[in-house]
Amino acid sequence: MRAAQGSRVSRAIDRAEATCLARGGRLTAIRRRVLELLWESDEPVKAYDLLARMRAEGWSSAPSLVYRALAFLGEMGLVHHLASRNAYVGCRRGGEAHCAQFFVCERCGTVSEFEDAGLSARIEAAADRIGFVAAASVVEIRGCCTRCLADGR
Amino acid sequence: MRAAQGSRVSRAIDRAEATCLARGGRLTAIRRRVLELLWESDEPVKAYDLLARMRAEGWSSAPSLVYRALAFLGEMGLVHHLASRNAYVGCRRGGEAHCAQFFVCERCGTVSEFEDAGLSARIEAAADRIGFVAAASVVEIRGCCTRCLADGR
DNA sequence: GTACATAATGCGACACTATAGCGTAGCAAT
DNA sequence: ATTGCTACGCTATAGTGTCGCATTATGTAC
Repeated sequence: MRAAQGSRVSRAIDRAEATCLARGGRLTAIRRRVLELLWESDEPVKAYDLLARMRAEGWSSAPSLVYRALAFLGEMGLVHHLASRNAYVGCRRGGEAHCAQFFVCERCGTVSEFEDAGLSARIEAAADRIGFVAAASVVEIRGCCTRCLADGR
Repeated sequence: MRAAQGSRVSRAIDRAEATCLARGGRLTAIRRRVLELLWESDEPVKAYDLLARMRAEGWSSAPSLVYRALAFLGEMGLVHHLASRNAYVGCRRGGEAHCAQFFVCERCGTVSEFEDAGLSARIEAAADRIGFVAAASVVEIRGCCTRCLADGR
């Protein structure tokens, strides 16, 4: 799986580039690399970890390097911001507007993404009812995961 | 409404105290005051704003003063943490476990709480399905509120 | 190709948010 | 008295995110 990851990510990057162009944005080298790093990770990545990796690869070392890239990618719908952990996730579905949902274990920190169309629909409906326009909403459900429960942790 | 607030909050404090006792916690003076400040505010309050008010009232000025109180109140189910804004909200329903839901306008910052029992149920169901135990989950739906849309902001 | 406008980046300083660590005080049970 | 526990005071520091301004790249119109 690890071996196939390179080409999978690279195909995804092509789609991401198209998404950006369609929305009037440019997937520059920095932004592309940040997106790749997010996609290559199995779990949410923190901004300063991203920054450290970028720095190790020779990019500028200022925080705004990643924060600007993350802001852009967020607008393009390519990354989600997990506010409860101050971490960022590459979106599985490059560009399509959708409602991301995550279970966040407060004991071990594991984050699992899931998708419940009915849940998304209900959130959209609730927003509609009060005239609120939901943009890239991220539902973070905090609690305790199966493994931690089993371990009695 | 403003005039009635004092006694309303005071009755709520009595209930909160009972909730804490029932859960084996103590609603000390600091914790009580922090909770009151949250309840007295019409909108989410940031930790350092709370700290400033506490300091003005003569309490210790260390950040941990409020962070500890907030952590405790969170465990008791008396406050919610709005991670997307780094702000805290006094829970309308003192102590009852429930799933809080908020619309957060990214333009003007306004936060409106709402309650959709069906949404809560669906989240619980999704959690059950994967054996995840949701604890005091907070759903934050980011987007744009009616007023900002009307103003074209 | 040149000039211009715009977008993106480099960089430094700073503001804001949160936690760690350690010591002390009070209270209750042994 | 000793121990264990919880809450608190206090300092330092870690971690997270933003702003402003100069500079460089990129696209567009002439």
